Amino acid sequence: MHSTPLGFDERLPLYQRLRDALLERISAGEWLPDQSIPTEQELSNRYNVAVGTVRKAVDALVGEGLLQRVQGRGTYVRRPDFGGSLFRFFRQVSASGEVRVPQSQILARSLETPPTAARQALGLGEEERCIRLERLRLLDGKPLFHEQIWLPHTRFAALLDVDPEDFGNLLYPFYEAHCEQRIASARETLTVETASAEVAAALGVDASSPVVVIERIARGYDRSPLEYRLSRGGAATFRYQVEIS
Amino acid sequence: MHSTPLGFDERLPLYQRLRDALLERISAGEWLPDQSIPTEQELSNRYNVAVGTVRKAVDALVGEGLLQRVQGRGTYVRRPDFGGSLFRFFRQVSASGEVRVPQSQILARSLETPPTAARQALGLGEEERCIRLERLRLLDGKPLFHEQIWLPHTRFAALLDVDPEDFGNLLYPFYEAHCEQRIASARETLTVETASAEVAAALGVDASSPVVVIERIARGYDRSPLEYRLSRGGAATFRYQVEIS
DNA sequence: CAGTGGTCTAGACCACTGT
DNA sequence: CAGTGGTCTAGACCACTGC
Repeated sequence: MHSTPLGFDERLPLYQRLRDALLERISAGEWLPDQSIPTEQELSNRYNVAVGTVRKAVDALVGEGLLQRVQGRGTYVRRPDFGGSLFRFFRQVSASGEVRVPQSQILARSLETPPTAARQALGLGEEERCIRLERLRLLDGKPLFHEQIWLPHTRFAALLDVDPEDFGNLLYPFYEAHCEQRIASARETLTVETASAEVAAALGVDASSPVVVIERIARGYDRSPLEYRLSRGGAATFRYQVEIS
Repeated sequence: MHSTPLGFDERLPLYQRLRDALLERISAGEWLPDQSIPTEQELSNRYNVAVGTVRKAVDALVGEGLLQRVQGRGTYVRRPDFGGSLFRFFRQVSASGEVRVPQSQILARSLETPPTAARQALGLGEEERCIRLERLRLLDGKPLFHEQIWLPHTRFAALLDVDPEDFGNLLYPFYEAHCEQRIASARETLTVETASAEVAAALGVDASSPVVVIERIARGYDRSPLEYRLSRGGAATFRYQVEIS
């Protein structure tokens, strides 16, 4: 039975180094989303640490939302759900309160030089090009928000071969299926502006009425930026809540 | 040496019941903010559980932000800082990035029947009255946001005896000093509206320009609502960021 | 130096899942 | 039933704090 040494910084506690080692293997795609990782017992043997230490390392990753324990079955790589996303807070006026995925309508797709904000967010060079998507998201036929999306051409070239009609309502499973790019986390930034004529028309609101802008930078498991997205929706339907302490 | 029994629900794990017991003592004011709680050893003896179990209970409360460990010194009741509050995201255009507390200016104070939203948020009866404060918060003399605050008269009567000039920039230490009411947590809800004439004048923005409204319900350690607050600031200076995964 | 929390181990028993 | 994670215990040693 081999025992894999935990390299990294010797000064860090064991469970931290183990956590890093596990994260490494998730990032590398060795364990894919929805798959189970080895038993605590196995990991304990493999890395030659006590089960309690394995538990603490796994606890850390569970806390970070990367793993998920299931009593009696095992520990799984969690497929990130973006339920906490700011998008969720556009009031989808359904009285029932159930979560409904809005429909998508691709308005445009092109290969072009990205604007500076997108280029910097994605960490691209001056010369690199992006696939740009423009889409409208609707609920019950009514426009909810308007999106512009930039993706590095190098990673997402395969998207150019797909008929825009065939893009699903959810893009991330789509990226995974066609481009083997898996989104693990994101940062969203909320601001407010007044609607431009174009956006007002797309959303069906008055020109120069307030609009909520959500800028999203989505990253892979190795934290490299994969997608830059700008979404705009009518401010009247937006309501966001936080707990603080 | 006595051992205090952990009542509560027998079905819950020990560390959960211990966590509840500790929370009880914090809520009751037995251990005040910035004070240290007993040693893990002491708690282990007192409640007749292993130190590891005490650690897990304390870990839970640390995770909830109620306790704070200090290596080599002890574990302390944390004074909640509202650094995560939405207020923080009104861009205080200081290039340096340091946190600056805006100045406060009390515009009005009165004893009155609260509006329905405030009454319901505070869980008051139809007949109960509130102390209402209106204040302006400024940075470098420029208005940042406008606030209306409702406090149950029964708990905060002492505030009526204080000269409005003597209200500090921070209200919560003030509540604690004069009314023995300690704020432990809060819920904030963000919406966007267009400025009324009054608000526009107070903030120095154009009438009907977009305004961010933050509604806050602040609670004590026993989670009973203590304060209802409505704050409004110009949307142009607002920028909020979240991490999701 | 004594006392605190931080790390790590080892092992017992329980509760739940799937077969 | 065997196998998984969940709880709980007991004790060793370390790192940091304050006197």
